[in-house]
This record gives sequence, C-alpha cells and structure tokens, in this order.
Amino acid sequence: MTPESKQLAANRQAFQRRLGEWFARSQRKLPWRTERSVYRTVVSELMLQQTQVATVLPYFERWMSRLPDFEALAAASEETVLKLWEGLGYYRRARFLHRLAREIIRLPALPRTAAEWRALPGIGDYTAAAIASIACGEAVACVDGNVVRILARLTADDTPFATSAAAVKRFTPLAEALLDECAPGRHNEAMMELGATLCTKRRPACTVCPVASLCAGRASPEIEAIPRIGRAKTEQREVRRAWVRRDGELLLHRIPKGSVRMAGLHELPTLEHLGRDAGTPAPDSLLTTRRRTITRYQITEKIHRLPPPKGPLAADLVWVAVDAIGQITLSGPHRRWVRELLAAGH
DNA sequence: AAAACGGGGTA
DNA sequence: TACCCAGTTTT
Repeated sequence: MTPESKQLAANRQAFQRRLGEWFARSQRKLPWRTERSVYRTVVSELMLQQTQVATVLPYFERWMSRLPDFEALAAASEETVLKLWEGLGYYRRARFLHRLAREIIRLPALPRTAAEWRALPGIGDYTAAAIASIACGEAVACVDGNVVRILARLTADDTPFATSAAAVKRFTPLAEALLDECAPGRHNEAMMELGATLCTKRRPACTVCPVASLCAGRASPEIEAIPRIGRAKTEQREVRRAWVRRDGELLLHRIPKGSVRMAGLHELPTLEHLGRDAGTPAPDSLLTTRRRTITRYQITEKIHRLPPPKGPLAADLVWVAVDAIGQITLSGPHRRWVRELLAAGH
C-alpha cells in the first residue's frame, strides 16, 4: 500500500459517506435496479460484461419478458437463448448463462457467497463479487475496470501494468479497505457508477466529483493517463467468405455445437467450407470487402460470389430460405452484411 | 479511422 | 502471464 492509499483508507468513512450521498441522488434508473432479484442481477451482470449499459437495456427488457426467471431460462432451448442474445456479441456469455441456470435449478438453494457464485460458468472474480454483494448482501469488494481507474486516480498511482488483470490484483486490497461493510452492494454499485459517469477514461468530471477532495490525482493534467495499462498490439487477419444463392435461398454455415467460438450461430461460409481452398477465386467474383474489429484482431472479410456446390452439401452447410433468415441466429456483423447484400439485389 | 467501453476462461 | 472469445458505440 502506498502512502496515498494509506491516507485514503484512513479517510474511509468520509469517502463512503460522500460516495453514498452522491449515488443516492445521482444514480441512473436502470431496470435491474428499479426491480431487484437475484436473477435480474445475474442476467444484467453477464450482459454488462464487455458491453455498455445503453446497448444492454433493450436486450435486458426483451430477455426478461421472454425468460423471467432461472426456471424459464433453464427450460429454454439453446436456439431461443442465442436468438435473444443476437447482436449483443460475445456469444459464449449466453451459453454460460444458459448452463448457469441449468446448474442453479438443481441446487437446493441459490448460492449466497462470492465463493459459491465463482464456481458457476461465466462467473469470474468480479462478477461473483458483484452478484454476492448486490443481490445477497455479502461484504465483498468488486473490482472492475471502473474501480481500478477510480482507485488509481484517487492515489495518483501511475504504475504501468502489463495487463488489466495485474491492475485488478494491485487495487483489490484498497477496494476492500474502502468497502462500506454496512451496505456493500450499494457501495459497489456507487463505485462503478462513479467510474461510468464521472471518473471516465477521458475528460473525467473532477469539478463535480463527490470525492474530489480526497483524490490525490484530481484535476491533474495527467489524470487521463491513469491508470497506465498496456494494450495488446492489433493483428491483421483475412477471411474469404462465399455468397452462394439458389432461387430464394442462401447458403450458410452452422457453427457446430462443440465449437468454442459462436457455437450454434450461423455465418457466411468460408471458401474452405466449400472446399475452395485450392486456388484463389476469379477476381471479378469479389462482391464486397468488410472490416470488423474484435479484441486485438482487425479482420478483413472478403465476400465472393460462388455458384452452388455440386453434389451433397458438406456437414454444417445449410440452405436457408431468404424469407426465413430472420428466424435463425447470425452474429451482428454477418446479419448486417447479409441484409445489405440482399437489399442490394445479390 | 480511431478510440472508448473492458470480463471470463484457459494453458 | 499471454492469449482467445468473434463487438457496438462514440469521437
């Protein structure tokens, strides 16, 4: 613990009071706050991993109206779950949540502690602490990127971290020292709300921050550079895909169940799926080139028009009626591209 | 086009 | 610790 963190920990009661009063008057009204249940907390936390609040809102409401509790989710089909998740991205989360519900309903009672939640699929240290504190009242601190940023700035700590995991590890003791054990859920939500709305990565609103007077880094010109967390270098990748039409139908690839990535979703098939890896297609078959970014990869997808394959279809390739494409699940980018290409008359 | 948002699992 | 998962929105 640095001198700044000892100083801050010594002022923990003032910190908790100012944070709590600010949160009471400034918190956003969010559907998982205005109506609370363990299930709503779990679903919101899984959706909020890697995804911003504004994006989650419509998905959360639709999910709740269709799958209102753990029992309904456990009884739902994989297709239903993926369809409700379509467009949110990082589809593994949907499968984790589905598995989690099926494990939960077999338990004699809901998990209560972070350690119990941590054992379930898709639940790491942060999510376990968030659920246990917010939904179960356990006095555990949760440390996400927001909390790291707040604590690094409060202590003016410009230590460089190789990874975000290293930063989380560094600031966990301070987060625990500051935790309001009388209201751990409210305290954790307030910390994350502060990070999401005032102590933002760029242009933090120090002038209206409730804990600015306790902040060693407040309004310093370098505060935007804290915390210092290394970023992985981006890597270029290229994928060639096939646009194959037959009257009223489009050829898609259904990603097998056992796949780590996007299991159960559909994509445009790659040329390899069609056995076209030998030799490049004629240049004039190139329909369009699209780019997408995912974590550290910048992926270029080249889409070529190809004639329908002769003979039996390879496993996992399916003809889908153009009118029925809305009923199957594609990743966000592929759904957009397919719509655009169909609308353009291809 | 770049930057902001930023957690879990696995080897 | 490094790397994968297979992204949307804002600037």
